Amino acid sequence: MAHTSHSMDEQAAPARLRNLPSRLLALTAMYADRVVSEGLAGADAHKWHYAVLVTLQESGPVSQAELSRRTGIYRSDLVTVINELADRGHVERTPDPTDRRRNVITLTEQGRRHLRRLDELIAALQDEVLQPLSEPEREQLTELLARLLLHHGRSLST
Amino acid sequence: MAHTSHSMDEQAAPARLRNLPSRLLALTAMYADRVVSEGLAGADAHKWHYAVLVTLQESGPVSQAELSRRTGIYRSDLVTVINELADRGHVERTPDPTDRRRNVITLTEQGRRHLRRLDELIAALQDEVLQPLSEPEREQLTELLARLLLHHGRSLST
DNA sequence: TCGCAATCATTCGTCTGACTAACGTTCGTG
DNA sequence: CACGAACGTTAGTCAGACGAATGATTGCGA
Repeated sequence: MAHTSHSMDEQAAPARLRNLPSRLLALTAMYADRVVSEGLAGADAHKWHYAVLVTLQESGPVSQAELSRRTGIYRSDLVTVINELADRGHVERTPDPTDRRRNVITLTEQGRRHLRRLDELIAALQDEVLQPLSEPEREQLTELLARLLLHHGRSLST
Repeated sequence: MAHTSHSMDEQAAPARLRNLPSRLLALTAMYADRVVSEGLAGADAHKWHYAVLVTLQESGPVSQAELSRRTGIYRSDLVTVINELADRGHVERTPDPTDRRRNVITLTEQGRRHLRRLDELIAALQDEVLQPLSEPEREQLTELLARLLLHHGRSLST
């Protein structure tokens, strides 16, 4: 039987390619993203939704521009995300009385409940992705990745 | 002055997001990809080009379908890549006499020279991406990523 | 040996995600 | 009070991953 899906036989890739860090990053990221996206789709959610809900829970009500900065979602794309979350009743978009340019985005009670479910789901999905690694290895991996990102941020603000 | 480019202030992201492995993977992969792509662009090259050239060097002349399997590039996209490489004289596309469905792709001498330059470039770019990590940390990272990928491959062939 | 399924190269098209440009509105500040 | 900056929104570009269909060819089973 032929395999139903994507992804080459990794064994077939030449060693020079197989150990190339940038390539490994790209492939694992793609894999992880698929797992997470498919998992979230089952709960009628999207990673962007999760990012916004989490940020709202930790920061309290904020403007869309602020959400954009904190989540990394472009403010143009954020419009759609907020629309979807508002349609589902997870979030409320109200004009800011103190600054009529802004909208204040507020997490609703229902959104809070939804987030609780997503938290569990996300945890399970991360677990699925990291399954072959031990706990210390997982921490090591996230720490290394975080260091790379930190360096990245520094390199463009100087 | 406002910062010229992309990428949010990582510091602003909530901790729950900042430490999410799938998110770290996505962001670092995006970063690494940008570094590599921009670096290769300066040499009139593309990561796909590199993948194909390396594979040809290690496997000798093969068909496009075989190249597709080994590099992970889709057969349909590979057509363009081979066209570009052939235009630059790095590769030759000849019909396979033993199987008239196939093309045999051969690395030319010029392609070999080009690849030598790309090898150095790629090494430098990997170095730039991994700069904040020590040598053992780099090995650790690639090993962990490779393990994740391996597990991924297994999970869909069973 | 005939016929059917599989394989190959290729073309075209879809879908998603990152990203930019521009606009009207509102605010802060010189 | 004028001008530049920030805000939300719309529309669009561009690249990459991926699928479908086609015509040519091959191998294999009946």
